[in-house]
Amino acid sequence: MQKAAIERNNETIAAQLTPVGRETVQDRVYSELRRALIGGLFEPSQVLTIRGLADALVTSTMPVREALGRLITEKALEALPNRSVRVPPITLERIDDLLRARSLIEGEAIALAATRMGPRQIATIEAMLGEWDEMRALKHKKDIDREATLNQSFHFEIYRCCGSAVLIPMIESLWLQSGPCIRVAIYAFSEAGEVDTAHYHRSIVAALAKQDAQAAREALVADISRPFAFLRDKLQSAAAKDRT
Amino acid sequence: MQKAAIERNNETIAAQLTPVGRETVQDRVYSELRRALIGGLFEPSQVLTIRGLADALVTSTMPVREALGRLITEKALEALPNRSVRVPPITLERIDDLLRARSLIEGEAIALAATRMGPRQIATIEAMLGEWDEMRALKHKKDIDREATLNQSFHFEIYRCCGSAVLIPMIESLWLQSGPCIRVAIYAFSEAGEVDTAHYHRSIVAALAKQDAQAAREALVADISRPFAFLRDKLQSAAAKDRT
DNA sequence: TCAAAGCAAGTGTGATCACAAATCAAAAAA
DNA sequence: TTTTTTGATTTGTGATCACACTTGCTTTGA
Repeated sequence: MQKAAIERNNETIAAQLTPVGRETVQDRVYSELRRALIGGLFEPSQVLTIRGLADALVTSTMPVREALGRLITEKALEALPNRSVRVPPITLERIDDLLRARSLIEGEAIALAATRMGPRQIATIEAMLGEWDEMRALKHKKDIDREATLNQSFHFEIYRCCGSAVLIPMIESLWLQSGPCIRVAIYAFSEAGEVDTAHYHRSIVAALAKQDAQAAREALVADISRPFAFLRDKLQSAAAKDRT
Repeated sequence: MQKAAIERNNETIAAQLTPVGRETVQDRVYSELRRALIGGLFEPSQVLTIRGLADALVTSTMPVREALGRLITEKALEALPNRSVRVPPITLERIDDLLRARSLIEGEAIALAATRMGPRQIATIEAMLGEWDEMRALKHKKDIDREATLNQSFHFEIYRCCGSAVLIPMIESLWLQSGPCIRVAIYAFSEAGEVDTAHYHRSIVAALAKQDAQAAREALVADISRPFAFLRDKLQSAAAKDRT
């Protein structure tokens, strides 16, 4: 009966090894497409083909078609009656609709998080704030991708603290849907002399540190409203010019 | 140049024919599984196999696996590390989580709908109320499925009026997730001498008729809270008995 | 010159097969 | 009797093929 010894030995080994995971090809394709979508690598109204993506990702069509199907059900992509799939086009109604939903749900999530975040979590997002400043000090132009990634990490680090396994996937779905839209705005921001984006994040952190749920919610809504409002104006003026 | 004549002839034909549609097998499988899930035909923690479902639905595995993938991404099903898929088990946290999310989002949807529903729409849901009474007067026992369906139609008829293409899919996802849970409660209700379910719906209709968004929201929350609260008590007492 | 028909390339969908991993049951060892 | 091992069956995953539909272009006819 050396079962205990064997068990102990296995545990020792397990402690040294890092899990290799068993991610399927489909999962990798799905993650990659998600990343591309949130990052705004695809343009609104762009049509995607299964074989095209399969070639680009160097796999067969099978994992791609399943990943596309999943993205369609969460409204990150759109199935046309022709059976082809495209990233949803931007419309004024859709912008307002997305902003309202995001304010509602992400606002609730941050309000919940405000009462649950400990000093440990606050420190984490404060560190991200510092990283942000650091990056902007260097003034790299092409760090727009990195900036977007950092922004995403900042928000989801907070949302993860809300303790709701139901809300978080919904928020992810909303980011997926608004990704292609807001990327347009982000680019425009970057060109038009960036307003102090970090300012909004700072007030979010301040509210969370005080455990002030209402203030956190308002600061968050102000933060996410900005690119949507910008995009809205841009679309409206474009429509006005179109009419002339 | 008899183009106009031909055109007119085609229109005449078109008026007589009903569109045949071009629904794929995958779509049918998906709809069928959705129906089963919302209707509570699957039990929580039940494991589903691709080939098993394919046999039951009399198709090949291909449409089933894609439908399952879609249901997993909207959290209606759960992918185990073993790669097998099951309907998510019920836990106390999950019940509270689902109720909170549903109150938040469906509450917002009905508040929006309250300002947008015309007399036409009000009449529609009032008619459903009547249908409900009629059904209960007959006192059929096995009409529990029909009752659930009617309940679903009632709610979504309202939600459709909220004018948000983003909120509605989220609500559908939430119903999908809570379907297997609340079915347990519904059955128990039906046995334990049904409380006046219709009463809650009547107060919803009354609030909507007055365009009172806040009252509508509160009435709705009261309505959907009921089965969740019931299920919560049941689970807690079961856990208490388990401890002894 | 222009519109309709016809053809060819491309695309999504479903079926089937091969393979690896998981599961379960019976047999062997302790 | 209990535990381990072994082997057979089941299951998910990915690849490939066949088919039907769409799309875009060319050709034909008025």
